[in-house]
Amino acid sequence: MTGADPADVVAWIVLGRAGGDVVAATLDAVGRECARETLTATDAAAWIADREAVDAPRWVWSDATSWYPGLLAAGVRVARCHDLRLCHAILRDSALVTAADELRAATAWDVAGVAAPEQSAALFDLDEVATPVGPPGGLDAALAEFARQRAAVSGSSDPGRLRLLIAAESAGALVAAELRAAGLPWDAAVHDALLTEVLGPRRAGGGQPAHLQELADRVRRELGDPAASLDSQPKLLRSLHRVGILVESTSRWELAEHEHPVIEPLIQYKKLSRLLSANGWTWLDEWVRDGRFRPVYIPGGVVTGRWASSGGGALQLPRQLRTAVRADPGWTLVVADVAQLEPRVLAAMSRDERLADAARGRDLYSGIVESGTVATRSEAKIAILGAMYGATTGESGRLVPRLRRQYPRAMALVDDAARVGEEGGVVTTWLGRSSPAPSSGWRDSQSRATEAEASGADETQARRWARDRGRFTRNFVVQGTAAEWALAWLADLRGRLAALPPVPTDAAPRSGPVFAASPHIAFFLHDEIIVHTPIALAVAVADAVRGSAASAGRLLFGEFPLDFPLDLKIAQTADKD
DNA sequence: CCGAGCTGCGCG
DNA sequence: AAAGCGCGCAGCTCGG
Repeated sequence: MTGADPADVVAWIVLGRAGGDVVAATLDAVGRECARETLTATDAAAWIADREAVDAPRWVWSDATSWYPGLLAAGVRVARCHDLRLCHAILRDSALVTAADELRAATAWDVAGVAAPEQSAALFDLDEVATPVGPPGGLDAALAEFARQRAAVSGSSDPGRLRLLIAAESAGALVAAELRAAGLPWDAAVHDALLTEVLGPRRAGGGQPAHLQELADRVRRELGDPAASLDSQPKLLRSLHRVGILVESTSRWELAEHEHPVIEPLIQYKKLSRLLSANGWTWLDEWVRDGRFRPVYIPGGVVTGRWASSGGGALQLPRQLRTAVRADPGWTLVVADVAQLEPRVLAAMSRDERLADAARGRDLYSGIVESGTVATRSEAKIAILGAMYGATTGESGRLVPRLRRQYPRAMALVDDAARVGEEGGVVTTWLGRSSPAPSSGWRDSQSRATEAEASGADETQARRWARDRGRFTRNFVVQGTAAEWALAWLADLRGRLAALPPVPTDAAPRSGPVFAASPHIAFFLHDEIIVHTPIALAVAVADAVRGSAASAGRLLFGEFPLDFPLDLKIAQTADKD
């Protein structure tokens, strides 16, 4: 291969299903099909592994969710893919795409994220193919959609950014499948011991554990009602009113404002009750198998581009339980999160050099204090969060105007996003993901309010909905761009980890055939990554994690002078200090 | 009996 | 303390 003739370069291999077979079309660098093969389900994995090693193509498939788990189970990892389902959703709505009519017409690709099917040894199992909610699985459908997407990108107002975005989104889809395949190392014994210590021993037959029972008894005593119901909000509210605690809700913050002997045990009861129902023994039995927690991640599951999760509550693991995250023997964890990701992203995308100055090389909130904008770190934090979320009242609302004076560029960016949203417009992230258009109900409300016979109630509702939407679009640009930064971080790190030498070990086969001897990402949560690695590679992994964060910043924001510092530790457990 | 909607709370 | 954004889940209530 000379590399001079684009026909010699394998750029993409598009996969589709036909009955129980896999059909693969090889495309050259200009998108011409130059070969097509049909493979039986049994042969497909080995063929894909071979082409991956020889050509390193970008694999184009309907979605990683339906293709990649089977490959991973068969021991095959791919470096790059193009996830048609996820990219369709981005390009269809992106304001950078100038001609989206054909994409919008291809409604068969408008399918939401679906949970990954259980990994099965039978690769490309027919039952999985029959998934009713998935995107089209045939090769012709994939080729046609891929052509539409390539045309949409090359004809867009900024092909470079969109190419970054769809590559990052697709890499995220690979990572999500790999996260589930490898799992988060979880020590059920540590979890069980923690539950027993906090709640009391597990009761057979579903009875309440002892400590919870004692708290419930104390609460009922203080309420003077041995039959009081603590788990029904309306009933508990009435019980509280009877003893003179005139709360409007039973939420913790409101209860805490009252002085009464029932308050302390009630709040404690709610805390323990929550632990039991959300992450108690039932959760442990259901979600932790063979030393791994394998949640279902849904890339692109949130409108802003953040991931969602389904089942297991992966994105809501209480900090309290992080002590149960334990590396395998001979392995360790590299735990890293980005300090103040969203305000840093805001500084970079608005090119606000003063905010970047406050952030560079230090805690961003302390930097704001040193600039004299506000007096304390906690004020700086409240002000920044208020600016990004659109706070109008309280301490946050009072502090935001000071930021507006000190950081006019950053504030103008979020203020503009809010104004556009209030007016019914669409806003777009740094790389080109656009917010959804307003619903018909929203538009009706706005137009009704401008009519001559509009009632006061019409106007009030329209104004409130407009402001609600403004806060959403205000936050969308920042949260969405932060999600893009995080995807770039993940994607770059994934590549660096794959380049590290495997360490022969018999310690972690539970991580599956691909990752049993190699460092791998084991957890991802918006701005945090946990890598599970053989101890011998921990320092190299830590370097990779830092290096990929720096790369992500450059990839998105070029040479804009801003860093993305990490809080990073190497430890057997993931708990915070 | 099932499902939608509400409340409260975990995470970023 | 919440407030101002984005989520998922458990448990309850209530209507069909």
